[in-house]
Amino acid sequence: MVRSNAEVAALLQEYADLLAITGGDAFKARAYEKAARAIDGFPTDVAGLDTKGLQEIPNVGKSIAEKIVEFLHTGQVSIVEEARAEIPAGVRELITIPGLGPRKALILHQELGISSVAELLDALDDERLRDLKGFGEKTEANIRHGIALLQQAGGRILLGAAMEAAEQVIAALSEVTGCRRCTYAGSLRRMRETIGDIDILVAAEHSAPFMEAFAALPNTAEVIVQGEKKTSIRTTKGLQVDLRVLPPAAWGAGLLYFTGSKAHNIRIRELAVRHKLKLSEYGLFHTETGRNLASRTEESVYARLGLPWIPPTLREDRGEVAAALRNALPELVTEADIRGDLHTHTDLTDGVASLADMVDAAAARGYTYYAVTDHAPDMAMQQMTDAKMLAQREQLRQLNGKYRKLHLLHGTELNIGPDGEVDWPAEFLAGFDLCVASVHSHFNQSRDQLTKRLVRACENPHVKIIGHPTTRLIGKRPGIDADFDAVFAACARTGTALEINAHPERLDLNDEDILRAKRHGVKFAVNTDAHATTHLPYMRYGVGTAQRGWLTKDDVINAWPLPRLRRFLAQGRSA
DNA sequence: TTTGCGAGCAAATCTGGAATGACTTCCAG
Repeated sequence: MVRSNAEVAALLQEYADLLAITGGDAFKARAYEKAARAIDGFPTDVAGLDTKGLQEIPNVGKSIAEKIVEFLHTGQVSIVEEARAEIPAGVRELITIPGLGPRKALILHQELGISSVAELLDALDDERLRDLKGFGEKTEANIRHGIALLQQAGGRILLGAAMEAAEQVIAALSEVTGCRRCTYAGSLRRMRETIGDIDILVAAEHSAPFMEAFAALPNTAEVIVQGEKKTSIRTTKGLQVDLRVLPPAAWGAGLLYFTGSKAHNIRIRELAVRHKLKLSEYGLFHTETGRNLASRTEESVYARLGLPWIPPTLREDRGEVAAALRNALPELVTEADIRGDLHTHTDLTDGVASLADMVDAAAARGYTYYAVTDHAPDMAMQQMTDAKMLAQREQLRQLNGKYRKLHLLHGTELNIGPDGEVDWPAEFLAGFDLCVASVHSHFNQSRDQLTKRLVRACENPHVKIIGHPTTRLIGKRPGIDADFDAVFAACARTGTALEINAHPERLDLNDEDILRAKRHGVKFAVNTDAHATTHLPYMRYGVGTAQRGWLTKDDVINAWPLPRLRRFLAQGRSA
C-alpha cells in the first residue's frame, strides 16, 4: 500500500502556504506547517488511523485530524479546494523561488496578474517589476538567479523520491505471476543525486501481464508508449517510469546495459571489440560465429571480458574499467559496514521525535553506537541552554544501560559563526563525546572569508566532524564558494572528518568532492542528520554517495569499531 | 489551529543581516 503520510503532509503544507499568501492568521499557517512536519516524520501510516488516533500525533488537534480523515476518505479537503480556487497553483509555485516569499508573490499576482514562473520571467524581461513597491534592481536580479537555480534541476527529481517510487512499482510487479526477477536500473542503481526517469527491469518468459499490470498501477496518470518489450508511463507526480521485460537468459546483459552509464557501456564495448566480441543488451557474442558467450548474469559478462564485477556506483567512466583490469577496484564501504550514525536530532531542538524514540529506532537498525547531536545555543531559534543540554546528557546516560548492543554518544551540532567561532567555551565542549560543526548562515561571504572560517573550525580541537560542508540544497541553493582544497588539507592536518550528509536534499559532500578530499588523506563520516525516526534509513543514500566517491570502510569513521572511533574523537583534545 | 493551564483564554521558537526605501520582507536552522 502507498504510504499516505507524505501525501497528507504535502497537502497540509500546501494549505499553510496558501494561508501565508492570502495573509491569513500567521499562527494558523504555522499550526498547519507544524502538523505537516510531524506527520511526515511519523513512523506509522496515517491511513490506518481515525480522528482519535490522529490526535495522538504531536501538533495534530481535532480540526486538522478531521481534515485528514476527510482527505483519506474523499481524496480532497473542501477548505483546501476553496483556497486553491482563490490562489492559482502557479502563485504557490512562485514562493518556491529563493528570494520570493508569500508577500511579494501576492503583490505580483494582484498587481500584475502573474500566476506562473513563465509569466514572471516575461514580466522581468519587460521590466514591469521596477514600478512595484518593494521591488528594486537587486530583487530583480535575485529572482532571476532563483529561477535559474530551479530550472537547473531540469525536471530531474531527488534520489530519495525516485527510490520510493521505484520500490512501489517493484513491489507491485513482483506479485505478478511469472516474475523471475524485478529491480531498478539506470542512474537510480548508480545512486546519482538526481534522477531523470526511472528504469525498471523484469525477467520473465512472457511480457504481456507485466505491461498490463504496469499501465494499471494506481499512480499511473498516463501511458506514454506500450509495446511488447517496453512500456513507459507518467506517474501522477509527473515522473516518467520505463518498464522493460527481458528473457531470463538475457538478464545480466540487460541489467548491465540499462544500468549504464552510457560512458561506462562504451568503455566495456571497446574492450569487447578488442577481444573480437560484440556486447549488446542481449548478451556478449562472438563476432564471427554469433555464439552467445555470456548473458545470464552481470558477473558472467564482466568475467568473459576479463573483469571482476564492477559495482554500479562506480560505473561512471572515472577509471573504474582500468582499475578493474589491474584488479585494483576499491573494496567499497557498504550499508552493512556502517556501525552507527553520528549526526542526529531530537525534539529537544528541531527534531520531531523524542530521544527515547530516536534511540529505539537506532537500536532497531542494529547499530553498535549512535550519537545524538542537537543544535547549540548560537542558533537562537533552538533556544538551547546549558541546563537543557546537561539534562539531555543525563537522560542519555540512563538510556545507555537499556540496550545490550547499542552504545550512546552525547554530542552536539555547533554553528560555525561568520568568523569561524563556535558555540560554547572549550570547557563546556570538553564534556561532549562528539562535536559536529556546520555552517548555517552567512553563505555569501567572500571566498577568502569562507575558507578561513571553515579552516578555523577544523582547528578547534573539539570539532571532529564538519557537517554538510558545502551547505548546498540540491536544486535550491548552490554550495558556498570556499577554497575546498584548502579546507580538505586543514581537515587532514587537524584530524577532522568531513561529513557525507545522507539527506536526499543535501548529499553533501558530493561524489566529486569526496574524491578530491580523499586525495588529501581526509576521513569521512556518513550521517543522516535525522530529524525523525523515518530519516534514519536515508543512510543508504549517504553510503551510495560514499561509494561514488570510491570510499572503503577504512575511510569512513562510523564504519570503525567503537574503540577506534573513540581514539579518533579523543585526538588533540586535552580534557 | 494547537497546546497548556485550568475549564475558556492566552501564547505560540529567535535574531540579525540584507535589501529596499523609510518600516517591511525574506532567509537560515
